[in-house]
Amino acid sequence: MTQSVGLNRELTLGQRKLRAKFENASPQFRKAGELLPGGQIYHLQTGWACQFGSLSNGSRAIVDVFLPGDMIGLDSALHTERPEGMVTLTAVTMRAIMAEDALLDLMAYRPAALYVAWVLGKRQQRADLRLAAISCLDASGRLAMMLLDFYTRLRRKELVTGSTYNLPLTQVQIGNYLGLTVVYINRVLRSLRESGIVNLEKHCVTILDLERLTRLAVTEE
Amino acid sequence: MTQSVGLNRELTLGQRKLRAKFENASPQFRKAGELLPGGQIYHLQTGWACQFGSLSNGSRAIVDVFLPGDMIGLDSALHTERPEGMVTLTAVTMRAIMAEDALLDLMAYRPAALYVAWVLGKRQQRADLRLAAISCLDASGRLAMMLLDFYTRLRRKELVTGSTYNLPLTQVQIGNYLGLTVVYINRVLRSLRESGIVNLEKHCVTILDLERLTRLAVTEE
DNA sequence: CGATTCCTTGAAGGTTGTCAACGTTGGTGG
DNA sequence: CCACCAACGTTGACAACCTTCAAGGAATCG
Repeated sequence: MTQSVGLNRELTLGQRKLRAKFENASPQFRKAGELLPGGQIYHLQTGWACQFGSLSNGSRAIVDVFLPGDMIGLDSALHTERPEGMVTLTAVTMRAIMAEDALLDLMAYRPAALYVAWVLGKRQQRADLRLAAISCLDASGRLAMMLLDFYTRLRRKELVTGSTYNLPLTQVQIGNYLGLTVVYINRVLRSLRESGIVNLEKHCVTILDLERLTRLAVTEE
Repeated sequence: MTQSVGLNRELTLGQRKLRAKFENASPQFRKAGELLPGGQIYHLQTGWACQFGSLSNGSRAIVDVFLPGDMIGLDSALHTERPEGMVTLTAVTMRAIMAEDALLDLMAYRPAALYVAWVLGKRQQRADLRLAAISCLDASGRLAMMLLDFYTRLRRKELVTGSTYNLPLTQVQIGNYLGLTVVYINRVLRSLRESGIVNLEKHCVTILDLERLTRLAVTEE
């Protein structure tokens, strides 16, 4: 079940097409904590953002985290009903295009349509993995998985080379992301630090023992 | 931000196109608990199925549940890497088409491409909602949310009219779906029954107090 | 009717949440 | 420069939620 070369070629063509649409938009700057208006597709160029799902209750969870280079808002474009919000986590620079216009144009070109579906599927994969993790793993496992996820994604984008990277989330936000409370996040972080597995302070993650961290993310023993 | 009529028209056109592709496939029958081969797109016509995400650990969680009428496997079509599996929960009848061939054909037709994106987004919405629920709600809240979700989806498909429906999941499977253990699922079910909110026995759900159930699903008080 | 799977219940213990307080940091204005 | 303020981080004690272990009952199927 290997991906055909023809498909891969079309995907890169589609990616190029989508990127080209963003070239025409002027870059925007936003401060940390700003809510991004719906109905638009964003290309995040610098900084982090997230999507949160809110219960009718009012309490909200962080449902996904976006890194520099990510495309955001493709999925909300066709579903105007639920007003799930996107928020910047840091100061960001990004470009925006109108979702519906862009989609109508993109979807007329098969490589772009395939690429859009690919991006949607990618986000779905992250959601599935996190659902499985939250269901199966305890606090330290989830934390390990999150730290590893960001680490590998940043490396793939070549934004990190060493074993240390910058994590702009506050501990409250980490809690909202993992379904845990701040207090407990803090305790687990301390235990991870004291075990010499990973260190997080001043928004700076240092992986001390990659092997043990990986083992944690997959349910310790 | 209302959805334009033109878009809606295209979506129904796309849906028709996709349905048409399935008409040419002969119906298949499978027993409960069978694993569905990847690389294909399925149209579930009768019975329930699910998708599970497995950790390298071996433990697996149920990540999404599919009801009669649902399209399955669209997202895994473009991502051959992670072999996440789909499994039937009951005996089913369904039609299958080859994922890659079908996608290459569908994506060349804009309405179909839009519809595919819409289906992908719909599944993503469910995942987001469940992530938020698992993060924010306790056991009874999650259970209430699940029971309500199936209830409303079945009603929308007009597979249920009264306040009672058939739930084929075993309690073990409900646990895997909600990230809880069987034992506790059982206790919470008993408490819900004794409170006169909802009754589940012999795979038959009876909603006794819809209002309180809804309030639970949204964090009690 | 045996055998398997599923459901059900009790008791004990661990993981996580809640409450409350204090330390730390960074920014703002006097 | 210092004082203040607000947001974030840190820690302890205790309670609640949920899991684990263990066992027995009910249902389904050969």
